[in-house]
Amino acid sequence: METPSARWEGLPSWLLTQTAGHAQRLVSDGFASVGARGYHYRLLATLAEHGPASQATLGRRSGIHVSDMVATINELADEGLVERAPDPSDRRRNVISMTAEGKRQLRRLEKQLAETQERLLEPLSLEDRARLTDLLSTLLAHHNSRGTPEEPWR
Amino acid sequence: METPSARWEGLPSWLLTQTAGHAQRLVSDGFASVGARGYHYRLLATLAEHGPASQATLGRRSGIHVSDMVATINELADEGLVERAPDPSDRRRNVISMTAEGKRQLRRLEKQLAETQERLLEPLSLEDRARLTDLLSTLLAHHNSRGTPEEPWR
DNA sequence: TCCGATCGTTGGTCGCACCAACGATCGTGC
DNA sequence: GCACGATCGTTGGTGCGACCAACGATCGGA
Repeated sequence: METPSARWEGLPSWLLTQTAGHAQRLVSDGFASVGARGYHYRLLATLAEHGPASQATLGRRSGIHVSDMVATINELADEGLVERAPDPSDRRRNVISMTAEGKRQLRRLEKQLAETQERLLEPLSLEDRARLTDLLSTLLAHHNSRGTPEEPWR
Repeated sequence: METPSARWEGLPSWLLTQTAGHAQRLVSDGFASVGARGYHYRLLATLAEHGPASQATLGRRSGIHVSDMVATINELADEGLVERAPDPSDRRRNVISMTAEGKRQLRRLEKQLAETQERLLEPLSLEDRARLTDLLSTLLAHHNSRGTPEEPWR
């Protein structure tokens, strides 16, 4: 941008979305350097945390929409990081599980992610980092709770 | 999400992008309630601040990519909020200016935006709001300066 | 057995950001 | 005076994240 002072540049919502844009860029560049993107990490991490599950369950656990889950699993399965097997006890379902290579990839992604946090917070002191995390957690909890208010009007 | 504690949920980059997601949603809902979106506000605000200009100049001032500028101006021109006139002194250029209705719309958008900031920061005290703004400004300035490093390696 | 719920899948939409290429026009150096 | 590089507007893409509607197949409870 040519002008360092536009009307909106001091607004909290602007500061937030712009800073988040930088964060997003750092994170996805980090993931891209290992040939992955955000959804890949989230799916692998979810599998590592709760073990194999159906696509619908993985969607609920990871916050990835079921329809995006299909593509994500396709991509990871093509790379041999994840396996899709029919669930014998319910023919509607697939059971998704991580391969050994998938676990290695997850370790790489987590390493990238840790380095990214460092780069992101670089100019802040430890105290400031804690303060920022606190403030953002407060904000996020607040808006998440008001999030999908479970049809509150019915 | 089903699980309240995924691996990544404490990461600063996650807190940042998620909170920013809420902010974005609040802002665009506010704009949408007046029939606009983010680019419309940014363009109108830029026009109000610096006056009429060519599309390329507006792009540099607002941070909106030239190619997106075309569509944005088309939309605003269709609504009669903005006018596109050939620049007599340079036949490559169009001069874009705001109409009276455009100014009214900008006032509506700014009102929406102010209300949105309030909703966004609702759970924070005034001190916390200032702290958050400071921390985000520091982070943003840091990453912006390292932003497009002006071919630093040449 | 029937009916509503769930599962996976396809093929869209939207917003923001960015890129390549093109013809038209401009302006500077020669 | 003219040729060439830069600039301008425009078109038609890309990517990512998030979400939606609809469909056939399957399941399970009444």
